[in-house]
Amino acid sequence: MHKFNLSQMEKIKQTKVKAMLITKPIGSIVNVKGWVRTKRGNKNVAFIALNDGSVIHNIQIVVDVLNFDEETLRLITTGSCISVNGLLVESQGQGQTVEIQAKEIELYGTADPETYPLQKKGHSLEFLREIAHLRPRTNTFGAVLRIRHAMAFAIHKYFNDNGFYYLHAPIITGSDAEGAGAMFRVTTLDPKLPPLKEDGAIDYEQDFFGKPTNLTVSGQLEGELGALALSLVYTFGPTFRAENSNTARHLAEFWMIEPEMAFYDINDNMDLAEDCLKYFICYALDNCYDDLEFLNKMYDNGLIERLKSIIDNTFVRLSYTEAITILENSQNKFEFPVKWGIDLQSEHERYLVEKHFKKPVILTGYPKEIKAFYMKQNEDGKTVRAMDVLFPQIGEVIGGSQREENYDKLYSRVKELNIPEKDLWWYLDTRKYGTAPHSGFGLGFERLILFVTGMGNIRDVIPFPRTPQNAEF
RNA sequence: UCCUUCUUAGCUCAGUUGGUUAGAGCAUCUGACUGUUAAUCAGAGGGUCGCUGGUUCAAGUCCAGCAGAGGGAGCCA
Repeated sequence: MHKFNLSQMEKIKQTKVKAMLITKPIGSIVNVKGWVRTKRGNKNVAFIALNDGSVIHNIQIVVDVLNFDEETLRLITTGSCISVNGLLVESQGQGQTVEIQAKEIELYGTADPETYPLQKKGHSLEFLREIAHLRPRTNTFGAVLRIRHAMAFAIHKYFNDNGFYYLHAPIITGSDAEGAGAMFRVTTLDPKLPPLKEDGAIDYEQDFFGKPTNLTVSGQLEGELGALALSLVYTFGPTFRAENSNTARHLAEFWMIEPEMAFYDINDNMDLAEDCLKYFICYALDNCYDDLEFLNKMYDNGLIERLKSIIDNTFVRLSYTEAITILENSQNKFEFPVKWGIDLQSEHERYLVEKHFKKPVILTGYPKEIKAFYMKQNEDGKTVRAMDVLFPQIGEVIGGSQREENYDKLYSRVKELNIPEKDLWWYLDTRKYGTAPHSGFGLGFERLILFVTGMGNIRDVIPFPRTPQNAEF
């Protein structure tokens, strides 16, 4: 009856725990494989909580100790990996509906309890960041990673279902003109002995691409090229910013979704932003409820309520000028004084979203001086058709605009801001040949995940975060 | 990068005005228990108090520098 020789263990098709837990206990022999969360019991019976990551719940393995080799059972500890053949039965205990009466157990890998860092007990998120190679095995990170996957899938589904084409913008870029922040240099030159020109400067003509190149800070400009051919496109890929930012909302490597739409004005752009955000949150509630319930219970009692309120409420749409008036008339003491023309600080954005309106806000019509060169200029000569979508807790989740499609107006901004024209000739060409009104925005994927999971730190919603002074794992 | 708080056992933390042998809970190990739910009960082991230097008869405790982490801010998504 009891066997431990690998070759003797009967081959039975594996069932994922997720499916197992909703299978009727008709007394069939099943196989599950996974990692041990806890083992408890006495001389006669042992209970193993087994998890394979397919779902947040564990399946309970009941082991009749007398039928198994003592040494093998001793090695089944928290963190070890096993395969179990057994009988799926109705559970005699409370807390689960089905359980598996073990017939055969194969031990794939032990985990020395003296050194295995994950305990049955909860750990701080800071500690788990130091063992990011093992934290996917925790309930919290299992939940976050499953939700992250579901959100990535929902994004592709939403855009595909709405007639968008997925455009792959390049990761390596030769233009430094996006203006979205400091960049990471990409080079194959020897850092100790780079080839030099006669004047002592580094000779990038000898570099791999024949010119200085960097990792992308945005796929937007290429996205516009796609939109002015396919009408509706979106990019979804990694993005890199070499800023020395050390906050709970910033990563050096993050993922961004950038839809770009021909024939959309700023209002169409806002409609799309609001609709897609609601769709994503709705998708999470419909498909990740177990994981959300866990996070709601363990980290953030208001999470599910807050997600539902996003779906139920119309986002407030407000001009920058109106926002300034509200802030000026508020009794709130701000650290940074409010005046038309300033860039809004996070205390201002939080006041609008969390105190004044208590729902998401889309701000438009910013002063052109504080926004990027490519944004469409309004008739007033002072403002541009920018839009920022502000969410409670996390602030700016989307930044976008209608784009300036008029060649002369765009060109004059390029000149005014001393942007190197030679790097942008191809971008300017789109306004020369068959230009069209168009719009787009950037949605920070991790910021969306922050909001959907209720996690407080962006380092906890990406498997292996890259931040200043940290590229471990 | 700036402001601020922190760093003591594997983890989470306590440690008084500087004072003699640095504690707790959990985890681990050993034992008990015939169905447990982060099992329970009893016992045991486990420490270069982040690093370097200084003040002092005496430093986990005070001072300086460095490193790392948390929170806030800026930059942004």
